[in-house]
Amino acid sequence: MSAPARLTSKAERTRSAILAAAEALFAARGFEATRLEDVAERVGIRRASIVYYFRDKRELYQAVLLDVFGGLLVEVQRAFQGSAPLASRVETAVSAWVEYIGRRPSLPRLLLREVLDATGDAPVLREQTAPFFALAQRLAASGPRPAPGEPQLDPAHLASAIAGTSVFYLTALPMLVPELGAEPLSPERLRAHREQLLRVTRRLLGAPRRFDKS
Amino acid sequence: MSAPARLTSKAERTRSAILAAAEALFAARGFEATRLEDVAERVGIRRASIVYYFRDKRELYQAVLLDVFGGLLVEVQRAFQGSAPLASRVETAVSAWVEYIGRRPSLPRLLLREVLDATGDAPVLREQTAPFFALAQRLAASGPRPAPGEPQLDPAHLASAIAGTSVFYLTALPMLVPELGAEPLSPERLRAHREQLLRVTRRLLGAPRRFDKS
DNA sequence: GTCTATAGAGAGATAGAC
DNA sequence: GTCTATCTCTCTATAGAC
Repeated sequence: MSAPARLTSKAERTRSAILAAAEALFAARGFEATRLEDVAERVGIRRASIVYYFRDKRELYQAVLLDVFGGLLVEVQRAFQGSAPLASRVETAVSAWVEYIGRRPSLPRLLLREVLDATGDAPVLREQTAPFFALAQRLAASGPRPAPGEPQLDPAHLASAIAGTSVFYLTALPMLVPELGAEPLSPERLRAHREQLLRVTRRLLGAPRRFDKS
Repeated sequence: MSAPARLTSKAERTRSAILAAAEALFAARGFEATRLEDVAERVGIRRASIVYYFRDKRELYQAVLLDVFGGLLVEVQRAFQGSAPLASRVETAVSAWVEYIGRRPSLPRLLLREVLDATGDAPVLREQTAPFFALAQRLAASGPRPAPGEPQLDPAHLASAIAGTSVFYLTALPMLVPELGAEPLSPERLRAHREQLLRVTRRLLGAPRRFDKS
């Protein structure tokens, strides 16, 4: 009898380990400053072995992006499904965003780095974020006014405010204000961030309307 | 008679030109990916000549940061002076922020890059941004509530929301949504951004109170 | 002040053994 | 699949002439 079949072969596990190590290092240091040597060391293999799984550094980087942002897109879109009022589905989607970051803490840094470094076209990122912007357009068009007579935000600023608040808080604050504690992703802190981000969202969209639900 | 005295010597002009070229390239590509060769080429000199003005690449980078962020700090603090109500001084300061970026468009990118790349301590950035955070604490403590009973945002999120909205919009949107036009810093666009950012600020702080002014 | 020339250190990619 | 060995290129920093 052969040994019990593994759900993941050794090769698959090595590949995953390389992806995970690369994700952490690309997020921490950026594409240029990340050394394949260091990725290999984290995995416990030699640099040349990475080539067996990924043709070159660029391909490894693209695979990391696809993995991280693909997962985000799936989860946030799922959270947005349903027949609840628009405003409450937005809140569910914002919560899903924060929870996903709890599981993939490299996301905010990878997002900002990719945005900064993308030269010309960044196919992965653009594909994966276009749906969010489309959503912002719906919201800006159909959302409630925060106060009578006050003009609504334009879609680009609405989307920038929600995403920008979150990524800036998670990325910049630990560095700019170390008194807050350098570890910004404890479960309590994450929960607090979700609450604050929901408040920001509500104030920018206007108070949630209950008229068609409760 | 000697030639008319110049306000700026040739050396000073060369130094400024190096700083300006380095600022643009560090913002566009980041510290690691910027080649001193390219900086020199923009100035019209040879790479080795940079060393006459700046000991090494790191020192040049620090000089750029000090120049850009030092100027910002001065202007925003000046805008915040005066005896007007807190909320309206905040709006003046936000306007000064946007106008400064109009003159130094590399600022949002440099800020995000420095935040991402800073290892351990980033003295320049922390010094220059601490006053902004202190301001956010005053606002969160003393500002009006957006609605009766609704809890205020915490200072870290308030600051992240204002700064994050602005830098994310200016940096990410041109890349994520090219339909908006890849040139995000025309005067009209900048004016629009200032208005949108002021709306965000007002909604997060609560409607501006007029009771002690008009 | 600015240049040419070169030293020296990495780092990515490749060839081929096991 | 993973390794060792090596090739090659790029970039910073330095030395020293003009």
